[in-house]
Amino acid sequence: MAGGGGRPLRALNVAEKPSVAKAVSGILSRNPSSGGLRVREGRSRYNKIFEFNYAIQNQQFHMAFTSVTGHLMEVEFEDRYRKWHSCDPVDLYHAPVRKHVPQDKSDIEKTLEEEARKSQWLILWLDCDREGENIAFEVVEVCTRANRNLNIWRARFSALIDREIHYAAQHLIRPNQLFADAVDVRQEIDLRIGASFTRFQTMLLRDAFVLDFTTDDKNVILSYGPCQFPTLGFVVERFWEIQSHEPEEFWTINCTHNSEEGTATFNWMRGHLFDYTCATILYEMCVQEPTATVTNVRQQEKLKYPPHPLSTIELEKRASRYFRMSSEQTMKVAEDLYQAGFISYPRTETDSFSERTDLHTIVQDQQAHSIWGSYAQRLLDPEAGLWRNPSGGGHDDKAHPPIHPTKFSSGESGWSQDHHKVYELVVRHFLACVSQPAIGAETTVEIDIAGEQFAASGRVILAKNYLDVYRFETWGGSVIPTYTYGQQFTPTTLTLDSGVTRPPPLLSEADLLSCMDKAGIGTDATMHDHIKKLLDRFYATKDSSMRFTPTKLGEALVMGYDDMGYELWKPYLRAAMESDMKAVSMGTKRKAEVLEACLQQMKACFVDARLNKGKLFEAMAVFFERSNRSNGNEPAIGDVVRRCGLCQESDMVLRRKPDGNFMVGCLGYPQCRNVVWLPGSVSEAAVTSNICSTCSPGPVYMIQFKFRRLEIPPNYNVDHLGCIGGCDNTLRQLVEICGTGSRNNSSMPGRGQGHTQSSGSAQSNSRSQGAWQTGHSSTSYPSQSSRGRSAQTQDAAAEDGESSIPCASCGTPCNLRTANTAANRGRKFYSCQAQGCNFFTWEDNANSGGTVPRGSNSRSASNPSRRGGRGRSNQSRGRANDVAFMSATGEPISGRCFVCGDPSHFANACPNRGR
DNA sequence: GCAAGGTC
Repeated sequence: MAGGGGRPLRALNVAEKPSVAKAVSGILSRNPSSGGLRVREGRSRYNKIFEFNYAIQNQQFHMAFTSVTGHLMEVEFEDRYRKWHSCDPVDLYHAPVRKHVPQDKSDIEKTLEEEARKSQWLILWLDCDREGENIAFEVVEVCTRANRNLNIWRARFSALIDREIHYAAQHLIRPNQLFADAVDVRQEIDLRIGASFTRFQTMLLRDAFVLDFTTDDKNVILSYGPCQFPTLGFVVERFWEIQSHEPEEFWTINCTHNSEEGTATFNWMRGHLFDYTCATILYEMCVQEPTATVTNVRQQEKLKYPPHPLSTIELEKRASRYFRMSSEQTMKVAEDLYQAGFISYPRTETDSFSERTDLHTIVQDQQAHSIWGSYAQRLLDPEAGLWRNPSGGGHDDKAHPPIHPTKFSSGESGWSQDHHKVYELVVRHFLACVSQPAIGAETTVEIDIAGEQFAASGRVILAKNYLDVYRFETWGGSVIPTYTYGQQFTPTTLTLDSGVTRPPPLLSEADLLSCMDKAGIGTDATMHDHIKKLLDRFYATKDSSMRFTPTKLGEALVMGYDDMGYELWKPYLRAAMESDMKAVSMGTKRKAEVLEACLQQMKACFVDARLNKGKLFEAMAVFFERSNRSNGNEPAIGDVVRRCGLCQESDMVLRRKPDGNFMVGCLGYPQCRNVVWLPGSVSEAAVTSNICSTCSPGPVYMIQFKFRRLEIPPNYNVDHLGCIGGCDNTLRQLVEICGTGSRNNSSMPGRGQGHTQSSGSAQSNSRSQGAWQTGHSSTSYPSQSSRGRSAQTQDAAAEDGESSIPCASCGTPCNLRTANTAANRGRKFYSCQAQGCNFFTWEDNANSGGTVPRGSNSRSASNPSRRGGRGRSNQSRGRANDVAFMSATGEPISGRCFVCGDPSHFANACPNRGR
């Protein structure tokens, strides 16, 4: 293939990481005309330079192949904005930023410059995703600074496979500026939002409260980030859901039957009822006519499929579930194994193997293992029939294959327990996903007792297949006796049992990863970082079962923003940014346009949040004692009025002195002693986002004042939006009239301890309300399972089935039946036959047309507003579902107690109620 | 001292 083409040119090739530089060089140099692969050191000890000869489209090249280590550059504010007290955090929305190579990457930069000077071509082998494209342009910037005449090309490849790499080298394209632009947008927005909110909330709250979770509360950082905060939001939201759960009693009928073959447990196909009386009526009917008739026997073959090939998130989730290993630790160990060559690249979204991957060879490598080696041998034996080409999960990052073993090991001497575990998981997972599914025979038996349906099922595993090697998964099964259609028997036990709805569990690490994945928070390579950040920042804790609870601090911050009405703790902001980035990368939106729009929105949000900082204070006060530090000399950043005209370096901020008086002083104190005194009659003052139109140099933010009525002349207003820039005559006159001196009574109401606490607890209460009203799911998890439910209708009841009405809840026919309880013996009722529908009404009510479904009997996981409706209309009567039946207008039309028939009370208060 | 994204 090495044709003519004249004198060889020199090409500098750059990969995103050393391993790719090595792998691609290895592939491209694997022919006699390459002159062999030479390696030499670069200036960075990690990033070697590989050299060989190669022909591209018949042009001979001398290739120098080196690498970077991820991003070469960082985006950062200009120096004068770097110090926290150097500016008002709101300035960070327009402060100049620059992209530069940080100190620890300067050796890589030097290598690139030196190599670029010697080269005619630059070929970019960065990962083929948006971040990779952005890194490509960072490399271009460094290289073209050294050599303006470079001919710049991009190699597009999705796997480190010979054919793919050669194809990429022969079909070079130009780098895609739009992809890189999208990342520039994200970087800048992340930095500006993160830095502004972090500085704002840290400086606002850190010194105002006694943060009792650390001994070093002066240095604690209350960070905000567009990924870490929604992650915290998931944790807090689940916590609130648990807190607001009200346990509710329900009732279910259980039936067992012992025979010579064993015991069968039949579950009620209605699942459970929340109405004790209804359950009792149905139960008593069963007891009076307990003969069970087998109505259906179903035998089915069921398959349990092996998992898809392993992506990063799945690895993290499974290691957490199987080994209780944190996602951070899993990634650390996986990185070690990758570096040592035992597993493939561990940061991948891909969960299907390319057709070109030689899966058999990977299995062959594992044949020697003392434990799973024999399974690997069976897999390769065509007669065993165990092999199955893996089914993919539909994700492909176009850069890396799923995680799989790349080298056999029976365990290395330097490995920790965690290394053994992660390697074993990767190997077993791989072997599982090229295996046949497990096969089971499932038997379901349905019976009828007095018109009520019950079902029992059993499973026998016929072939374990992949379960033989994937020891982390089980497929529970039990054997039930044989039954035949029409068979009749008397149950061994028939019981009416109670249960209580339970709240959902706290979020596990695997749950949290799923939430983040679904909402697009973070990437496969960073999700574990965001989770760890919650722990590092004291926002959440993780218990021994890997479940997350928000700390007081985490809950307070989310509560504060939520009370402001912002969804900054929700994933929507990130989702919107992600969609904007996509638009930039597709060219449908321009970089500058998206940046400006997003920053403008976020700035408005920031300014508004600062005005509403009282909400954050109140939320914090629910959980923490106020400290007296904030009343001292610590400046309250966030109250910047203008830049100091005296020192020209720092900002003038609104402050309240210990004596209760307000002043506007320079943050440069004590070097700069510039100060503007305010009238002594000020009772409240807050900097607004309004800018004075006359005073210069601007901006000069106006201050909203409140004066004490008795201390100012009657012709002055108590409320005044004023400016300290010199234009405000009212303010000047009031200083003259009232002076700036201290007053005897400097204590004032408002943020006092008592007030804060009471409003705090109100906050706390309104929290659960708010959570429900904004439509959070209110899933209740019954403590008993409700298996066997489906939408199909049952056969007509054995008795009274001649009459039916359509169900007012679901439309299915409700058959007429007869009650057998002491109080209602002989009374007819309609009961919905649809499984899962609990509609029930007396015949006389139905005939009068005045029935509605019973309130909470028909409640389900998709009914989030139940709490809002509860307790208001039925406050005086207790549980809503005990209020007999109501007309369409909500009026009770039957005031009788179900249990004893007494009209003076309802069933929940019945003295005869009980079991 | 701040973000999130690469990677060592």
